[in-house]
Amino acid sequence: MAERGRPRGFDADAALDRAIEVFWRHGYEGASLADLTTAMGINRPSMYAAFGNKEDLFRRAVARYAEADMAYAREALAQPTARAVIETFLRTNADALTRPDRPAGCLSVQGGLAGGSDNGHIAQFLADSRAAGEKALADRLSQAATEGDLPSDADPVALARYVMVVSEGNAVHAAAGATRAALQATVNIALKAI
Amino acid sequence: MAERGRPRGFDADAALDRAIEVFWRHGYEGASLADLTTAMGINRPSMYAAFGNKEDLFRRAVARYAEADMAYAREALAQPTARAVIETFLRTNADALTRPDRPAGCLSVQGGLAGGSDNGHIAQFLADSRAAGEKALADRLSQAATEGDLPSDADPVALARYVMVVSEGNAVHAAAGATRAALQATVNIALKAI
DNA sequence: TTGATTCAGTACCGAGCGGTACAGAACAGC
DNA sequence: GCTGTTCTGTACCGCTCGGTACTGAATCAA
Repeated sequence: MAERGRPRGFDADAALDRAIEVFWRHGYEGASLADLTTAMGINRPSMYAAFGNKEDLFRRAVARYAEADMAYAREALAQPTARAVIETFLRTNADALTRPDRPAGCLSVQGGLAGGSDNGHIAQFLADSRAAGEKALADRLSQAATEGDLPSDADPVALARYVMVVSEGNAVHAAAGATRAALQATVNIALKAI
Repeated sequence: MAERGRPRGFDADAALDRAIEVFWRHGYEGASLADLTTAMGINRPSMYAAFGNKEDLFRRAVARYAEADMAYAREALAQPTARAVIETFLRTNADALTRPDRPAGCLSVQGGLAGGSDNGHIAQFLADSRAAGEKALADRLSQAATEGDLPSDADPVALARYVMVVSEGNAVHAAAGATRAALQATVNIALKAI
């Protein structure tokens, strides 16, 4: 497959990484195309040719974010015991929420919570994305339950929801400027409920 | 003080209540003046004469929200024991987040988390508002500690932060459509850490 | 070299944004 | 009556929004 025509003058993945940061910092509606294209180092028509439109760009950004910036979550799920899964997830999550080389908080939360009139499906999309993570955790904890790795009275679905609630609450705190130590101290307390 | 001039044709407090719901559902930047004034039943100049501008209206809305819709928090602080304070707060909070006659979630979280370029001070204002609530809870728990009502190794500041993290995480879940029962089940688990 | 194809860049579109000028309507005191 | 004052309503302001037409430039195959 030979490439024809003028070659693209920018790296699409690198541009997407810049877009992630803008969406992360400003949210979906708070990120204007001027913000985005300036950060991406390209102009508007190039962005439209490469990604479709603003919403498509956002979905691509969230997908790449989930794959790259949330790799720690998949590693946590691979831990041998339910306790290790939860603790690893919450600890690495707290670190990810306060990475000094990244915006504070979580794109999936900051991207957009409210949404009623027009872009309600953006909030829905992010909620579905978070729910998928919660379900993966619930499935992992269900497996632990069948393996006898969890107290018999434990509810894997409720437990997964609790872990995600702590994670999302920490994301809200991180977005407000909480320190890594503060988030880890919260994790210390949260783990006592497991 | 006699009133001169044409009397106002609407109830400012009632209009503010309508504005609260719009901000609650759409967030600060997602709520347009057209949305707001339509819901308030007034036109633009009336709103500007009564409240100043959009940001002033939002601050007034948040203040009224804190006073009316979050009265349960002050009642929780008045409980006799630290345990009762925390449990009452989390339970009434979970109910408030899922009131059928109100938007799901919490205005203070939904109003705006991200904010970088222009309206960053809106996110900051809301973060300060939440921090004030967290400090009030920490003060109450400090008092409990001096009264011997809390384990000697407990950190009131960290504990207050944990409670607020659970509350805010539940707010994120509520905004995504979680049921009241789900939130209360999360509270059940969260309380085991106390 | 030529023609086809694809990207880059400028300049622009209609629509909606927050905010306001201005004219008229409704009240008070005189 | 009239006058001063305050509210209502229409119509408008400049600006930014997301999105696009169009001209050139850069690369391919032939």
